[in-house]
Amino acid sequence: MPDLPPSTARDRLVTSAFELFDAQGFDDTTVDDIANHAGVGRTTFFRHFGSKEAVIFPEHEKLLAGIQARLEASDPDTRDLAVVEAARLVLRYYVGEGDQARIRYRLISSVPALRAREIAGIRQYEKTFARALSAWMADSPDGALRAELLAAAVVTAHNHVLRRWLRGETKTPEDDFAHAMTIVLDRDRSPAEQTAVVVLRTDADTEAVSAAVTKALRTL
Amino acid sequence: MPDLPPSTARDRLVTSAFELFDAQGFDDTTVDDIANHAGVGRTTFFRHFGSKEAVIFPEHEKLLAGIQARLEASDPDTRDLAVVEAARLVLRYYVGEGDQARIRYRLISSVPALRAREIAGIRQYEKTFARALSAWMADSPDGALRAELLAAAVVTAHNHVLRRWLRGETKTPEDDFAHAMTIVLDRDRSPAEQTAVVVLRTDADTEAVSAAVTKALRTL
DNA sequence: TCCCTGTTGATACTGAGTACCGTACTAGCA
DNA sequence: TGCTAGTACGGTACTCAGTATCAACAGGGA
Repeated sequence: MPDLPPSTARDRLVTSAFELFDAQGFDDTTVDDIANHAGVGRTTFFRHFGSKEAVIFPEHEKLLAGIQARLEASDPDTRDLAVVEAARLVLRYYVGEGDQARIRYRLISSVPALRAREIAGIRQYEKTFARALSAWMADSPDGALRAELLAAAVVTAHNHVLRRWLRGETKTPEDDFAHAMTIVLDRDRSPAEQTAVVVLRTDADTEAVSAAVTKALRTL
Repeated sequence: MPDLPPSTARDRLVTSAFELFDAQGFDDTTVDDIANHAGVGRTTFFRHFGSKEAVIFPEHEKLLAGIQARLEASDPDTRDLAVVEAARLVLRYYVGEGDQARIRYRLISSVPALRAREIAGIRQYEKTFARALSAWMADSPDGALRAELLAAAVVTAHNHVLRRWLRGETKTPEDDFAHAMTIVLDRDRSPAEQTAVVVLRTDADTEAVSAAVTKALRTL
């Protein structure tokens, strides 16, 4: 009575869950329904997914591991690039999902239990970022706080862009993401790292100006 | 068999829940246990708290309303002060709680269901901040994103300070909070809003300098 | 053939959360 | 005093998520 089996029991459970949740709602679908529709036992469902909510985020663990791996492959010097690419990993996954991501978004928007589950998952992303950043920024003043702030900003910006795309408010999520990340990284740069150039007119040649600049900076 | 009744059934349920959770753990305490210990029926528990987890955050709704009220009493010009004071409301409440806050922290640290509940609550705070900020910043470029970033930063910094206090790592949470907020607000100021002063020597008097500055700024 | 290991299904149980109903107390009014 | 409405409470019965346990079955060596 279910559809043509897409090979594994786990996959059938996921597609069955999305179908039934979408058709008759989350609360009116029991785990038994999902298991029957997938042609497996109830026990099998709970062996693959710890809870009824978890089946909606079947790749969560893999995404988390992907972020972790990307961050671990980096170091303090390239941390900006690392966090941006790690976050982009997640964005690309969901955008690549297409309709499935939109159905999930609809479900999350209307079912508090699923919203809670999503928030918990997002928080795991954030903690993963914060852990890596904190290790890299531990020695700077207020390093732990600044690491958490940057992690929160990256995750917030990512979600902002993703949700705009899910709502159909943009067709260019990757460009929006890049733009959002420049804002996030700009905010992270302290004023001391920002360079302002004041232009005065002078008759001196370039080398003389350059020498004067070097001397002025050295006296700081 | 319970203790001396602290007046209302709701209060008795809260203190009973904290006592039992602390003594025998969250999972090994049933709602029946709590209700019996408080001397009321199980139905009464669920009438006061929607779930077994919610009893740990009995003032959550009030705090949320407090934040909302503080923000609504403000306007775009005083938004920095408003968000800082709204966040400080929450900090003061938990610090004022004392031991109860520490027990809650221990429970949350060891019980995933409670952690999930806490995160969901924090997210509600964040959304409340973001809504107000977004309304105030709607017209500026990327206003919605910047509002969410500021909201996330305020909440993250608040939690950072609160958790340090809960872990006994600081005795001056209010001072730490003030310091953290200066960092958050600094990050929120765009480079264009930051003013650098370059000092050159000149023989001109103050008024002539002032006039020259004004003229220079106008040509931008 | 025996054994090992991994996947599955069936069964039974606990306990959270909901729905419904009856009851006790209080406030207000005639 | 009696009547009524509103509110807080307790009890019962039910659904269903989640857990624990055991048995069946497959393939794969040795």
